[in-house]
Amino acid sequence: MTDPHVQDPTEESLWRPLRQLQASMDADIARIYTGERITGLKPSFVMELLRLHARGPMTITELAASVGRTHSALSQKVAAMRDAGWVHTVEGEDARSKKVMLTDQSRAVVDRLAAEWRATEAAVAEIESEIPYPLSRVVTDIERALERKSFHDRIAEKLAQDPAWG
Amino acid sequence: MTDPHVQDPTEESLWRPLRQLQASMDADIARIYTGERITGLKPSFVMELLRLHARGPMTITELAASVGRTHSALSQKVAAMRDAGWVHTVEGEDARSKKVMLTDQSRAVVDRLAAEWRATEAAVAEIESEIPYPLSRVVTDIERALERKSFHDRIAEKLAQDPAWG
DNA sequence: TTTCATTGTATCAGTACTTATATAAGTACT
DNA sequence: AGTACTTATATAAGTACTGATACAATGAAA
Repeated sequence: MTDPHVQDPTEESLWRPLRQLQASMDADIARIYTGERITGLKPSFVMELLRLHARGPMTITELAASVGRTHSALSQKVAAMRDAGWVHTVEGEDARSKKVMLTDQSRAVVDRLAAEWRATEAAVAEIESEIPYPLSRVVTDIERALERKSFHDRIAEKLAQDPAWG
Repeated sequence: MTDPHVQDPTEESLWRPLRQLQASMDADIARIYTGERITGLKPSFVMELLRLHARGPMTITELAASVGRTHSALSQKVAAMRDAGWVHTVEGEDARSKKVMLTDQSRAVVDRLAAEWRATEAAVAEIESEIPYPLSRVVTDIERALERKSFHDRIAEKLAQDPAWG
C-alpha cells in the first residue's frame, strides 16, 4: 500500500506528546471543577471569578488584560457569566465602561474554587518536585535559546539548507 | 484597591509560561505556511495533505485516526479541503466509505510542504540540542510520575488536606 | 430472511476563542 | 461648538474543534 520511497515527515512530531499530556491534564482539572457540586458553573469561568474576588471589581478591558485575552472574548464571557448569575455589571466612572462584580451566588462558592485552584497548583508543584529537571526550568531554557535566535529564523535557515527547496 | 488579605491563587499559574511559549511557536509555524506562496492553503490542512501523500488514499475514519482527531472533525475538514480543490473523494470498497485522495493541485505543492515540515522539526531538534535537558525527556518523566499517581488523584489528595475545604 | 448491531459518514449545536467592524462616549484642538 | 481622535464595549462572522444524533450500508444471528 504505502510507497516506501515517500517518507512521512509528520510521522512523529517532536512536541505532539507534550500537547497530549497537556490535554489529558486539562481534562483532569475540568473533572475537578465539574464534580457536580457547583451546578451551572463552567470551568472556564473560574479564573475570572477568582480574579474578581482577589482584585475587586474591574472593567471588561481590565479583566481581559488580567487574564490575557481580547476584550472581545471577555465581553462575550462576561455576558454569559451575567446570564448565569455569576456576575453583574454596573456603570463605571465613565458611561462607556462597565465594572464587573461578583454576585452573592458567586461569593458563596469562590472560597471553594480557590481551594480547588490551590490544590491543582500544589499537584503540579508536586509533580515538578518528583522529576529530575523541572518543566518550568526547561521553559526558561527554551526562552533563552529563542532570544539568541528566533524560532522563525531557525526554520527559515533549515529551509534554505534543504536541497528540495527552491 | 486590592484587599491584601485576599490572596490570588491564579496570580502565577505554574504552566502558563509553557502555553504562551507554545502559542508563539505555533504562530511562527503558521507564518511559514502562510508566506503567500501557496495561495488558499490553510496551515491546518498541511498535516492531512502530507499524510495522504506519504500513505496514499485513505477513508475519512482512517485519516481521523491517523491525525488523532474525531471522524466528525475530519468529515468537516475533508469537505473544506474538497471545496478548496486540495483533495477529491471517491467511493471506497464499501458504498458507505469514501477514499480521500490528493488532486493535481495539491500534488504540485506537497514537496514544498514536506520541506517546510522537515525544516520546522529540524528547528525544534536544534533547540532541544541547545538546552541542558530536552523537553521530550521531561515529558516522559512526567508521564512516569503520573503512572505512579494520576493527576486527578493528586489534586483530590491536596484538596482533602486543605483546611479551607469541607 | 427478517432482525439487530456495527460501521462510515454527515449534520447540528455548542465551546472558546479570534479578527474585523460598528457604535457610543469621552478628550483634544480649533 | 465642531471636527477628529481615542477608548470601551458590542456584535458578527470565522476557526477548529467536540459530542450527540441521524441515517445509510453492511455483517451476523435467529
